[in-house]
Amino acid sequence: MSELEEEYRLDYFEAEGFVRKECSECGAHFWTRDRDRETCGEPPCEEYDFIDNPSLDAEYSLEEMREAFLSFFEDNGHERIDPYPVAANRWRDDVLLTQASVYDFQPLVTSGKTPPPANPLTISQPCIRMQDIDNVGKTGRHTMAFEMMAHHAFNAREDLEDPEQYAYQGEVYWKDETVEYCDAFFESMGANPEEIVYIEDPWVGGGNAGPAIEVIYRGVELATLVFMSMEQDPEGEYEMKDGNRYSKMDTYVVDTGYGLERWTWISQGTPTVYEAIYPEMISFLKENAGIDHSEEEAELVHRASKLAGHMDIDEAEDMEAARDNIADKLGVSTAELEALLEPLEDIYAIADHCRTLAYMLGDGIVPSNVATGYLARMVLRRTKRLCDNVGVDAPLDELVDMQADRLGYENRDTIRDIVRTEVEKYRETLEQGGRRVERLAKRYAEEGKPIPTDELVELYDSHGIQPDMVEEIASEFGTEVEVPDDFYSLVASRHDGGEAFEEEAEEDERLADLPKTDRHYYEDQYGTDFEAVVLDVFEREDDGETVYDIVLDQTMFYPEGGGQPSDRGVLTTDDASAKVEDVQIRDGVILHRTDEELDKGDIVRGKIDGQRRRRLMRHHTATHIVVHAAREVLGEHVRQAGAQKGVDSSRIDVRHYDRIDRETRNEIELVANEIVMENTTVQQEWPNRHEAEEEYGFDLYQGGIPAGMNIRLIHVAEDVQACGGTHVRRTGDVGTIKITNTERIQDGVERLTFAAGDAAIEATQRTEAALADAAEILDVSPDEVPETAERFFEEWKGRGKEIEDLKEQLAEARASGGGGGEEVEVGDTTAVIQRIDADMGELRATANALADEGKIAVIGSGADGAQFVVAVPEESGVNAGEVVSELAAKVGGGGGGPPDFAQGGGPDAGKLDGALEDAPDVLKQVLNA
RNA sequence: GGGCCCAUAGCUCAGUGGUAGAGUGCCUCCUUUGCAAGGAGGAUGCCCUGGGUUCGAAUCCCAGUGGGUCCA
Repeated sequence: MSELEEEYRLDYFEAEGFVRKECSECGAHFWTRDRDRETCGEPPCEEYDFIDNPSLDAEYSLEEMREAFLSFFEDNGHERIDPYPVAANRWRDDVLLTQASVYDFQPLVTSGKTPPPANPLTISQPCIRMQDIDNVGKTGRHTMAFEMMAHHAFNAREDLEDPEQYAYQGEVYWKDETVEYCDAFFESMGANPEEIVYIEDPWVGGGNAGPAIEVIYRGVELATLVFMSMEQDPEGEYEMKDGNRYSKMDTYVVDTGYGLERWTWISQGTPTVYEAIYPEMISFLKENAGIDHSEEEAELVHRASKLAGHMDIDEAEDMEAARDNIADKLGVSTAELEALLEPLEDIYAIADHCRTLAYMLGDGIVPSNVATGYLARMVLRRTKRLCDNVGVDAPLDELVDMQADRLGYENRDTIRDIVRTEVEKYRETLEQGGRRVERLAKRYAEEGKPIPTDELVELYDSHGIQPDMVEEIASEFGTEVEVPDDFYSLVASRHDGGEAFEEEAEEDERLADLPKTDRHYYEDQYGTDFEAVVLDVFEREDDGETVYDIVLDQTMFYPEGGGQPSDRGVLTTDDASAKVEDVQIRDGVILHRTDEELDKGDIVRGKIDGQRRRRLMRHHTATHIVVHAAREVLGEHVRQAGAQKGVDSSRIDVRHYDRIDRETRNEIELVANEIVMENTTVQQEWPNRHEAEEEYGFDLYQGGIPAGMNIRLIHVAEDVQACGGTHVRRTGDVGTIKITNTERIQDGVERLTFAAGDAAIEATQRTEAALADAAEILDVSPDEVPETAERFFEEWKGRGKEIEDLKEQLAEARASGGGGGEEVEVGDTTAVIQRIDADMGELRATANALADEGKIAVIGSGADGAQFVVAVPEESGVNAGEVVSELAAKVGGGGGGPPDFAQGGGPDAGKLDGALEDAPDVLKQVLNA
């Protein structure tokens, strides 16, 4: 079926006496030494054959297995590489988490733009796959966190015209050697070569493809050997299983994956993988949750796990169906079996999730509402729910710490702190949500209606309350809840919206032919003057203005990049002068946007605005200092989440799990200024990227990952960052740093706004001026402003109350006869019609006082337009609301209110008296109506 | 990065354009007293900030601030 069939005819298979067969069950093609083998060996075609049957030469722990693998490949010419972070978004922007070892080398290494850290290499890479989250604990073999052990080789075709265009050359090894290594590793671990099955299974993913082989042993897939060698190409000669066409690439990569957990598992033959990989944690959790099985029960559980392992269970839903089947075979009821198994499943999941959290938090992910932080939060909350559900009462931070300890993380205190903070947040959310649900449940219980679906969706989407929690609480109130099957798709449909996509800026063909501009702003970061030749000029429209993009052979102008704005300045020739208003870099070509045209071939003198540049440099160096200070004060997990430098102030966003209060801000400011005062030199260097990563780790890349063999490093005090910006010579040149504000951009991301150098002084002067102005108004010294302001505010509130009281008294006095309003009889009741030019409050008080005396009150005011208040005593037969609408209409407005008290008005104050004169008639008319 | 929700008494929250409320806590008194409690009265509010709409905004609209939450 596959056009790749030829790709699998390996000399190695031939030499070793393998035969190619077709599986009698699924039709897949596979290679084996066993001529009698009928099936491919993988479930469902065959069952697990290693449970209760340890299948290697010894039982290995997770750590021992990892070491066995790495040292085997080390002994076979591979260099051992330290694992990368699980937060893959630290070096690539297309994924959030590391899901395979090859993620470490995409896209820069696999495409040949950057050399690999070693070639060939071996690694055991921690990975997290959230897709499997529902299966964890239930199927006996799924985990969210795992380590992918691998060996990789990066090859480039040897018949290329220009081999130097790629960062590695020639072939290291390819398919035969890969399979040979795999075979040899199996053998070195004591596996029986006769039982190894290599299934042909072409691989496609992320725009690449290639032949691949699944390696099956005793019913379980233990390795995948991928030969990444093709890329998507509509003209390509191979059509792959995703329906797209692919063609061969110049580079080709050996991408293998050996599941550390599975290897450990088969070496022990335990019923589930969890018992093999973290036995101590499982037994701790069992004890903590008070799970104590009798011998009989334990036996039952063991047999059930074994049966489950034999089945083809890929989804948790299949598990539900399989359970009846298993219960049947064991001769117990499904309910009995579930009562035994479900707590165990929770415990397995807790152990796995804690390991996931240890990886995530250990690698510096901070829980938040965005990106990896959100994933961490989800996992944590889920884990907490599982703990509560199964009755594990050990604090979650302790559980995560058990895994962090095993995995050898050094920032364990921070991890625990983050977990505690996050658990507390979750507790608050639950508490608040619980109250909200109670209110809803009570209301719907009174109406005798079930809680409708849209309320459920709202509760989940806006308040994070799971439907099952709603059900639980509602049942206490006897309220029904119906959770539709498609609940989560209903939630998803609320998030439908127009997909915004950015328009690609048009690329000018001519740009591609131009040489990369020689950049001189690094060799002399203080330089402002230079000479250059105009290579090309692009005329274009920008906001209705004609502007020119001038390309020079060399420049001192810094193009916008790395959060640093571009330089400004002028380019002059003997007879022209052009102002540079913006500078951009595209594919190494620097474009100077000017307001005047220059001619191709002109020799120009460039001069950049030195003052502006120096301010930017101070701010840029200051940015490094502030990030470093923040890390020192807040903890090692602090990372830059974005930055923007400016002339007057700059800002950096850092990841942190808590708010930064004023005290902490001051501390950061102090540490930052200490670095300034130490006045150490700021150094730049261009080391080999892998040597730099080796020495400083991925924390180098605070602002993104540059491509290329060598990267530019900036050392500021103890801080080292990959950075393309311009910097001052010594930290003292920054002058001073003033943090002017901290705010929370998103949950888990704090923004620090600061000013450096003269801008810092200006910022301080501005706040001082504000304080001085306030002090002057209050006529006190600046020191006394807070105290005085508080006193004034209290006094102001007190007076407000006093005025209210007085108005009340005045109103009563007026009502008891002192007011002098016009009195008319309306039916059986006396009406008082009066004009008081006062505010609404006073009018109301007076009207109420009159009504309390049994009189109808019609009070008008011309203080702010024309306003009326009408109050009537009970049983007067007059509707106050109607009276007000009538009167208000006469002054061009409207009004209304309840029958016994109404207010209204209009803009036409001149007609107020006229309206009041008509009031007796209006009253009579309303009474008669 | 996007969506949604929330902000009112110390706390938990009602409040549907027209006189700012309840429960709880607080204060005073009474009753009872071993404690718990019970009764009566009272004080509590820049209704987050700033604009707009309106005769009139806690309420509607816009912006900001602070918090929550879901999704990629």
